[in-house]
Amino acid sequence: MRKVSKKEDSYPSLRQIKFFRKLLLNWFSKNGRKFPWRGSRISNYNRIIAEILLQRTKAEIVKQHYNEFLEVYPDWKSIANASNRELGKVLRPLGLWRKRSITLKKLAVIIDKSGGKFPKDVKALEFLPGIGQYISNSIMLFYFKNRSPLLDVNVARLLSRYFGISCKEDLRFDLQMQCLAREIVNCDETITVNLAMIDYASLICKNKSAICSTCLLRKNCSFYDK
DNA sequence: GTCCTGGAAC
DNA sequence: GTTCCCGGAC
Repeated sequence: MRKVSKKEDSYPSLRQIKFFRKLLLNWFSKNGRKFPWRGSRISNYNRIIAEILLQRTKAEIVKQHYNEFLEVYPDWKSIANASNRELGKVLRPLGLWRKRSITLKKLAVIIDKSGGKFPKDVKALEFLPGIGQYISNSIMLFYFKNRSPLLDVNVARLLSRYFGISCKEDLRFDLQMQCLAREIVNCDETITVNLAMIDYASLICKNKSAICSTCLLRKNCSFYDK
């Protein structure tokens, strides 16, 4: 394995992107992870709660406490009526519970007043408490059915390694990486491609101990030492 | 010690 | 732009 060189940055062609997408979709159909917040029948409330719980938190950990959270807080109103202390109690095992209980309650009050509706453009979404670039894209993807990318640190690592493109420390300012992610998910299976990248980065293209030996993508991967 | 489907205060 | 939040897994 070698480090990604900044000098070799070159934007991938559409053909390369299609190939990458196809292999990932094929892999995902057999190896994708199952989580209670995935699937087309999940309510928007349940889905957005999952996104908030997943901030900087391992999906496997969220899975252990997700249903309990939904039992205690089944809708926006129940969160809006809860005290920060009560919320923190349920959020504690997930970490980041002080901030999350404060911002989640602020958000719940706003969304409850709006009748459960979210604003339909990215900038307005990012203005909401606890909603930044990632979750606003997630809402645009799942709630409004846009072709939006879910670009987290793991997906960025996968793209950076495979396409040999360096990425910035803070993805919020990395327009090149955002643009690439957006192009990759710009197809008829936007949601599945997004989930496939997240799972592949988590299970195969790990930060440390990447499993290059069994990686389907290694033939064309700039990170793989042939 | 580092890392995780980020966001906001500083 | 940088730092902190947070617990649990590794």
